[in-house]
Amino acid sequence: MEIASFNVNSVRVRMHGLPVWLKEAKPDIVCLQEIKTVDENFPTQAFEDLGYNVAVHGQKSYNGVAVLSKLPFEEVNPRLPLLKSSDDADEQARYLEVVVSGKTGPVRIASIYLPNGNPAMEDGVPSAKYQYKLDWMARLKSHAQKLLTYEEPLILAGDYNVIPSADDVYDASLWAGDALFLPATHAAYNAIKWLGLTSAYEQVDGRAHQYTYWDYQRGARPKNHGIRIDHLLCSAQAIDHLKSVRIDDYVRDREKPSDHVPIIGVFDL
DNA sequence: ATGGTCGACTCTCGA
Repeated sequence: MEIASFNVNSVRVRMHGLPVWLKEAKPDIVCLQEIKTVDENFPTQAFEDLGYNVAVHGQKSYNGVAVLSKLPFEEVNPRLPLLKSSDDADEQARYLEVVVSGKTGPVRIASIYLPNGNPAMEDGVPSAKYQYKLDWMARLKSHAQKLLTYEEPLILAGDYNVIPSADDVYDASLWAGDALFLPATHAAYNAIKWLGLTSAYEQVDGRAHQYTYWDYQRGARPKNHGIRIDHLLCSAQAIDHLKSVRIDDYVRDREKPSDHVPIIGVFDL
């Protein structure tokens, strides 16, 4: 089973390049982020014509996640649970979890669009946006902890808006105060991983440093000023069946590209 | 020479 994560930065603008890549790469599951549309305007039919089942959790203008799957969905669960019922309802569409049946049983996969959080500071204190990011990461940790008790293959795939280490950015010194690279961001990310999740890309030995995102501005792509922020976090039952992982960065040089590129994990599941 | 991005939607924000 090949499982991909791809932040498309508006699904409707990507409807020339995205189907081309799907036909080339033929992933079984694709977790999309930043679809930037409500469910009713998602191009469901176009993906069904390519052989995919479609699950969408959309939002007007911003955010929005979806999952395309060649296998039928056994479960579709939008939204990350709130930590306390007293918390305000979360209107931001950033989480969509599905279950499909693999060769040896259920495989649980989530499409995640973790908040960016910039600007991190405002008037010398953490901004509301950065606090929302940290709170959201706490919610993700709590939910992941619950999902791990199922002892199933679990892949939390998405745009984490986290640069895990200085090796994952072209110049770490320029990112020191950024919400994607702050110590509190790393702490929250590591707390999720330490529950028992392994990043598929980091599991593979001998990999070259590769990025998954290049800004549209300042010639970032030709200068290779990228960052690695799209990740596949895997339970033991998933990582034990990981065969390979790759980043299809060539799509960044095509017409009308997203600023992100797909990351794909190949699992014997 | 001194600007150089994109997308959704409104005339500005978010990334």
